[in-house]
Amino acid sequence: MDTFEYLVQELRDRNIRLSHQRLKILEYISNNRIHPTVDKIYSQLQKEIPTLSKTTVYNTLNTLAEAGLVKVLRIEENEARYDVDTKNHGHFKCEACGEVYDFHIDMDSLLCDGLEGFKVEEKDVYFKGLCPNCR
Amino acid sequence: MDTFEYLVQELRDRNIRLSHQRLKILEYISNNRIHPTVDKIYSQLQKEIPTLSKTTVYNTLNTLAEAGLVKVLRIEENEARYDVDTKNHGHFKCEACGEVYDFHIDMDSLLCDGLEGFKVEEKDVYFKGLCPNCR
DNA sequence: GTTCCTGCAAAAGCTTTGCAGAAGA
DNA sequence: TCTTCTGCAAAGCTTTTGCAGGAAC
Repeated sequence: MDTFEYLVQELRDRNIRLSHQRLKILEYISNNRIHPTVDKIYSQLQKEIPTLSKTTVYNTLNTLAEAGLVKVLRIEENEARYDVDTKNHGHFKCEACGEVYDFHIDMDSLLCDGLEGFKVEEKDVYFKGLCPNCR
Repeated sequence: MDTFEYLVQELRDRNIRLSHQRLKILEYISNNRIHPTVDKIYSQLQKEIPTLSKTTVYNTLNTLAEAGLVKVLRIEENEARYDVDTKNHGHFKCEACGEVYDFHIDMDSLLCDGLEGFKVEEKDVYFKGLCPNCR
């Protein structure tokens, strides 16, 4: 089962309605794993759905994030990016071209000190620098 | 030499003028290591400097960040926080009380895969969950 | 037939910009 | 004196909210 079908099933299970807009947004983020911004998703899908509004994109992504089906990335200073891959992994942002890359990370290997008594529920790792193309 | 004096010397070295407002902001963030927001810094210092404007707080923090003397934290969804400690360490945000805690971290222990050919210049680690008081 | 969703317009909140007067060196 | 900084007002951006019409079930 691919990601899109999995997400659709998850929506069904949670009684979240499968509107045309939601399905298209789900399809887009499943097939375009480029950590798109709201604006990117909106401008791409508007070609197919001319009546689409940015509000709906925001609403949908908030719904998906609350349901735990997408993860919100805050690697940009100003705008959010969205990731369908909710497994733990790192994000690298190239400061030259602005591209955001995934990389594998072993969270358990990370040695921390000073979190005794804390309940850690989420771990985000953001690296910045230059990607191979921009070096 | 304490942090405040060190920062003042750094400004002198870089020919950044030591205005009354800048010195007070430096003093505040040196003595209050609570990762304050612009609003926090502004409202606290306004008691001492009634004419202070938020624009100046923004200008100053941007200047300090460009000079590498403070680090901008983006652990909040909506607003930036500022940290005088520019050494590598992790930040934990309690999702109940909103407090941001520092913790020690050994970046070299972190096992990554897929960053061959990348030049990593900055590493940010953000954890979220519940702090001991809120559990 | 209900309930929930969409999309427009407006508002909210953080941050930046333009600029005249003030302060630092 | 010359340059830079301050602070007000206004603008710029992303994101949220209110609400009437429309779609999902």
